[in-house]
Amino acid sequence: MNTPSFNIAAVERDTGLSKDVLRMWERRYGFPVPDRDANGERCYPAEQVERLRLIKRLMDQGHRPGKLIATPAEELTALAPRRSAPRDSHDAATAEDLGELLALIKQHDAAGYQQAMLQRLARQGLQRFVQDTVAPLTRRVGEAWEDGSFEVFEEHLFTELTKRLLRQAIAALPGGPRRPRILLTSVPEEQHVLGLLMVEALFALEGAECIPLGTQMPLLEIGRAASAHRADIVALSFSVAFPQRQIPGLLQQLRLVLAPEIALWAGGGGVARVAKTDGVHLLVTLDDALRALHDWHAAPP
Amino acid sequence: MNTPSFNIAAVERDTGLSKDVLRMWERRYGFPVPDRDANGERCYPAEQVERLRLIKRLMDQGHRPGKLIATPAEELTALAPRRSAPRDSHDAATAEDLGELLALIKQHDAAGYQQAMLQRLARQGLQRFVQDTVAPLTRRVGEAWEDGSFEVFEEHLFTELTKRLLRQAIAALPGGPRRPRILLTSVPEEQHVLGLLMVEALFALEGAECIPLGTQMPLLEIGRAASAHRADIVALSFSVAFPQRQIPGLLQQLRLVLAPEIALWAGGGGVARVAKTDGVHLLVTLDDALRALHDWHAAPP
DNA sequence: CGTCCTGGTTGTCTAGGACAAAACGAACAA
DNA sequence: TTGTTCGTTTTGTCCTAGACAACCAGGACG
Repeated sequence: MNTPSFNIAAVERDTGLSKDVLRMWERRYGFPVPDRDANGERCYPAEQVERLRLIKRLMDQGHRPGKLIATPAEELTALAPRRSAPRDSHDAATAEDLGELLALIKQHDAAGYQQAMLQRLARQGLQRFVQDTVAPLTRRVGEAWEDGSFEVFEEHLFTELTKRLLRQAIAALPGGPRRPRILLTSVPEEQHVLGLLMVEALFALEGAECIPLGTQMPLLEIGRAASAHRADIVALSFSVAFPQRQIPGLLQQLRLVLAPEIALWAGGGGVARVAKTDGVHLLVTLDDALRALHDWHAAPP
Repeated sequence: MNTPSFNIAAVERDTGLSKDVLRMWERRYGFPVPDRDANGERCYPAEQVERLRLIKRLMDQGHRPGKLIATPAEELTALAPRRSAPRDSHDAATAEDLGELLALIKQHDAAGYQQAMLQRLARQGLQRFVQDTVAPLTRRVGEAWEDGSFEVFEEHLFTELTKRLLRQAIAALPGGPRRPRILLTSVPEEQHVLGLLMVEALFALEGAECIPLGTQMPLLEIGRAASAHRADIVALSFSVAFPQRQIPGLLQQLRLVLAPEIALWAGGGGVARVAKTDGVHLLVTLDDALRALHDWHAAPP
């Protein structure tokens, strides 16, 4: 395999670093320094792309680009993330269980993983399965990805298989008209769907009517969809990976677009550090979400 | 609701037009002309965003931006797409059936749609269900979206519900080790998953081992995943909406990244007009895909 | 120990110029 | 009539380089 070279658009695709950022780093830090083709356009060799991917991963963990770029390659790969230890024996016990599930993914044993998960689902019931298995497992996979022990494609495989399990479980729940009507979706650029599926499962168990619209709805469309579906609540999910800086603005804008009688709930790891906003409920954990739904049932508007 | 205004990043998110394009149109055609905030940055009023969305929709149908922008608003909304009529009586008959399904989505009747689809699945069996119901229905929804009779959120609802049905059906198929091992995914920026699910269903029925990795895998990751899973074939899906110009380059690059003994199949509406590329099988229709799999079974490498 | 400030860091925006690839349309040939 | 070739126009993406606001870290201070 000849070492292929990537133009700036390809690097943006593969690393998630915008063209603007790539050019700015080159100007400021002197890395990356791509070759130029006959037309004067940037051609990034594969090893620079590789280094950029590594840097991006470390940035998502909280490191700062200036330092990372100044760090020699060997040190970079050694930069292990500080991982919080399990807090109590219960966590430790489940951590071991989860480790087995992670190992199955790591071995690319799709069938084995599915079977193990189905067993857990049968044993725990859907609510505990979501809260005690899927949620911590997702967190563990995120951590594993961050510290490099999971490849991107392994994370994708996990996500895909887990999505299927949750959807199957949700499909098995009884239907019929129920309250409140909750529209579940995410904003453009936010494509993580596991969080949405987890709350959907919990909400559906609690008697809510969930309208799953998938991910990445333009804000104006969310407004229209909420009216068309006569939703009582619009629930958005933000993953930890979502650029935090954008969230308050998005929520405010959506609040303006949305009819005032429709509640706006925002959840997921991404909102943990977001300041309270008027007219928006922030639900950091699944427990918060359940509590909010109970409150709604106790006192519907 | 005060008319909110959008910065250029928000408009890019909501319309799918890149910042570069938005600025270029302003320079060249004098539209859109956003206000400026205190900092000199563009603030697009909602009605301009609305018009841009309309223009984008018409562009995706093949119209050219220069003409569209010069056209007054009333004419724009009247621009109905030329739709090809059903070709024969069989098509006409199923067209009527499909119309009922579309109507259910249009009424936002998720439960009704799911039930109707499950009935069809039971009656037709999975293969015919995919080929005679899901595939044409997907095309019809795409057309409806293009000519404006479907909102974005209605298309999302359709996609979400149909995804669930297909995944359920696939999950019900027997497991076990099978050949060939086919890795199913799509390149970054390509997030349409229905095509992948359709071929997954067909391939699984034919005894292939499908490894679904979801959408949007970076090219380098696809290469690694293929090795890790010892895949015989990597199958990519390109929707009609995917920028055609990028496809040949992507396929060539992926071909370089991929070990030569691994076959590369590219399918979906997006490859219909793509020129043949060395080392890549182009599968425009689901029939093409099935035929390719039969050929593989007849003469495995 | 917490809080405020301050300066360095970082991403995103702005402007206009350049160019290649695609689409169009006209002229021509079969 | 249909198909092909060849300019011309259209259109998107890339380029440079400058500006600035938001964010973060770390020190000074209460």
